[in-house]
Amino acid sequence: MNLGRPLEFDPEVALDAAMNVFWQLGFEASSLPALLQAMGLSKSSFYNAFGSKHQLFEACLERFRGRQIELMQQGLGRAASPLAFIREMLLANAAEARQHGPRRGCLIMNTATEFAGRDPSVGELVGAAARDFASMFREAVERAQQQGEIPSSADPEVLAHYLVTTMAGLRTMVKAGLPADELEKVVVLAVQALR
Amino acid sequence: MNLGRPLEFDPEVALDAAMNVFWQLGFEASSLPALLQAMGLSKSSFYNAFGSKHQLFEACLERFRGRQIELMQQGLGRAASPLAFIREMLLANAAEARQHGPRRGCLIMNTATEFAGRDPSVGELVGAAARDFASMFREAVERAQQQGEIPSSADPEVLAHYLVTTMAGLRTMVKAGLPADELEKVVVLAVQALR
DNA sequence: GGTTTAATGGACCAAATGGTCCAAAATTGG
DNA sequence: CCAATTTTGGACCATTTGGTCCATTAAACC
Repeated sequence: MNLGRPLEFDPEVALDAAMNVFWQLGFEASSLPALLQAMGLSKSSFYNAFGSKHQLFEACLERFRGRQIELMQQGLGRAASPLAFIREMLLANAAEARQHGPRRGCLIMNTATEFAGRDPSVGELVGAAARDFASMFREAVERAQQQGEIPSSADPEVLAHYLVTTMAGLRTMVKAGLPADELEKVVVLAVQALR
Repeated sequence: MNLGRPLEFDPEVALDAAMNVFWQLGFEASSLPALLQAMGLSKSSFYNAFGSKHQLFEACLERFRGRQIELMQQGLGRAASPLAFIREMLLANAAEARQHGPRRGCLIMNTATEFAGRDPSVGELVGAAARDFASMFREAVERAQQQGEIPSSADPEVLAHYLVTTMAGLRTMVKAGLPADELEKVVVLAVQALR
């Protein structure tokens, strides 16, 4: 087994590079040459390994989703409390407004607005990712309720959807140019709304 | 004066048609042929009247902003109360999830996520529009405070930003496929947060 | 070292991109 | 009817798009 010439590049690394391009530019604006350069691949190596731009994009979407969920799980584990995790999560989204470089937002949310509606399979991936985000928040909300940080009268599902929505809104407003200070006040308000 | 052959098309109507295309597809995905067909113009007539795809886009952005602000003003005038206006506004955003056709979202927010960061002049337009939306909400909040619907202890500016952010989030989640029922519960929660 | 296997670079492709240009047509004012 | 003015359709253009294909090269096993 395992005959023939081995891969000269690390698919994981290449996928990461492609993900960053899509993340910053979106699908349409990411040209094949730009992707190839970022990935350090020739055209044929690329098509050989990834099939097409569209397949690559879906792979990146999946990768992003997985990584993001992992990040949230770690965050929830490490945070001082469930509610603190929620606050930190939202603040992290707002924090992008503080950095000077390009505002990338969230690949999933960017994709939702760019063309989830036009492409069924992408729409499916985006919807699934959004549901995943929501269930992470739901988990956090339920733990917060157990610890008395959030009244147990509230429906965790609704609060989770509220948090995902707020997250999406924050990312959009970062791109729209709302200053970080203002966004952070919005976060404070949004967290207060949970009680 | 007023010599020569007159325009055969109504620029306002053509602009409206173009706006709808951009609204649904975004800038990159709106091809020139698609725009021309929607506008009912030939290539040369188009370039003669609108300069370029980019200029057309900016004109559409401005048009959308103006129309949206007008809509909000009317809504605020007609609503039973300032707070009712706010609720209706958010519900209207969530309502798009109920219709079956294409989810267009908000042209301004779509543009913010698509390429406000890459194009300075577009970024400026988007930022200005976002600020306009916020000041409409701010107006509503202040009136609501005068009528005792919202405690006057709150900062109207912060509440306004909160509302714009929520609006943006709702539009994104509509595109991400969150069901209308869930979105409406989110709206209820968001409105409660004002008090 | 030979054989197998597969990656590589680059030539090649058709289609579509946004944009320019011009001769012809059309409508106005005199 | 004539002249002035401006729109119109369509030919044309270079560039870029995503994608295919193949001869060459290179690694790994026996």
